[in-house]
Amino acid sequence: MSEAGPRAERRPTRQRAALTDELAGTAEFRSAQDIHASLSASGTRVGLATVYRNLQAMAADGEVDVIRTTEGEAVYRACASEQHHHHVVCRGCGLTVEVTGDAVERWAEAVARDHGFSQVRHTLEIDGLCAGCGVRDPR
Amino acid sequence: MSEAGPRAERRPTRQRAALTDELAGTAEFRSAQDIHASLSASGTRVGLATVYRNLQAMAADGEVDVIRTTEGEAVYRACASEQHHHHVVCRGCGLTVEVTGDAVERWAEAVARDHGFSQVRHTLEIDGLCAGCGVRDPR
DNA sequence: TGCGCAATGAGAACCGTTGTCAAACGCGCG
DNA sequence: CGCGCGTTTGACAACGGTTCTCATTGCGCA
Repeated sequence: MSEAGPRAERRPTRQRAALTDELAGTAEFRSAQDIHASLSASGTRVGLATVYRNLQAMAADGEVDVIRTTEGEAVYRACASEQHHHHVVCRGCGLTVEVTGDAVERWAEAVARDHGFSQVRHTLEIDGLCAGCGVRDPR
Repeated sequence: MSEAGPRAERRPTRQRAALTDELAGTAEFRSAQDIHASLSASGTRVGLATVYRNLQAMAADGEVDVIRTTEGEAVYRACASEQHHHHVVCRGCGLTVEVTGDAVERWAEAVARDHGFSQVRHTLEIDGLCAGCGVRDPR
């Protein structure tokens, strides 16, 4: 499956550093555009294309997590843990919690193999309303 | 969990019927564009916007499954089963198998609640190489 | 300090998807 | 059986996120 791959030595640049800092500053998933806007706002001029490029590269190297919102937009976040994990995201405020679940990992693997699949991967995202949001928005 | 909603009576039309037939004809996930092209090819003239609209409506009513490819494109497929389920998709040929896993459902629910979340939903997709594809493409 | 090449930036290009709005059509009614 | 109304359609413009292009910048190394 070739992921979390060869940390091809990327040349350190001011832009990449700024991006890393920005990501380190928040715990929530953010879109590339959002991150770019945030950087610009704080006076750090970085091209949008650069943000996308770096984000992709970092994601490929496993430095950041990427998930797709239901609308198809990609959102990124610095990994809190190196190991494989999943997220529980609040639909109301974006609060994110990382969770691991060996049971699930094994289950997915087993189910896939039962059907003759190999090189198994999986994506699992859980979302709901966090304690705070759940009270008011019974959407 | 508030999905598979109110089958608001939709007016039967030639286009919708064609779309349903087309979906019934294949077992794999296909993009709206692909389906549209296929219909056009078989002489059935249907507007692209109509395909999108109906696909969305059907998805909202739980008549079809929708998942996002890693590239962010939405792909649809007629549900084989009415109940909640997940998919194991072959990265090589697109072969899809539906699976259910109560254990996982419960796990996701439990984990989310442990963190104070309510109104929990989840998405879980598994992919790998099916028996046929796994042999040759060790990619 | 000078070079070579990766990285960057600005903007155009892409592409899937959604919105617009007039025309077409299904349906219930008279 | 024809009519009118409201839904659905279709062609196409508009959108929004992401990627590409290509000239310019600036690391890293000799």
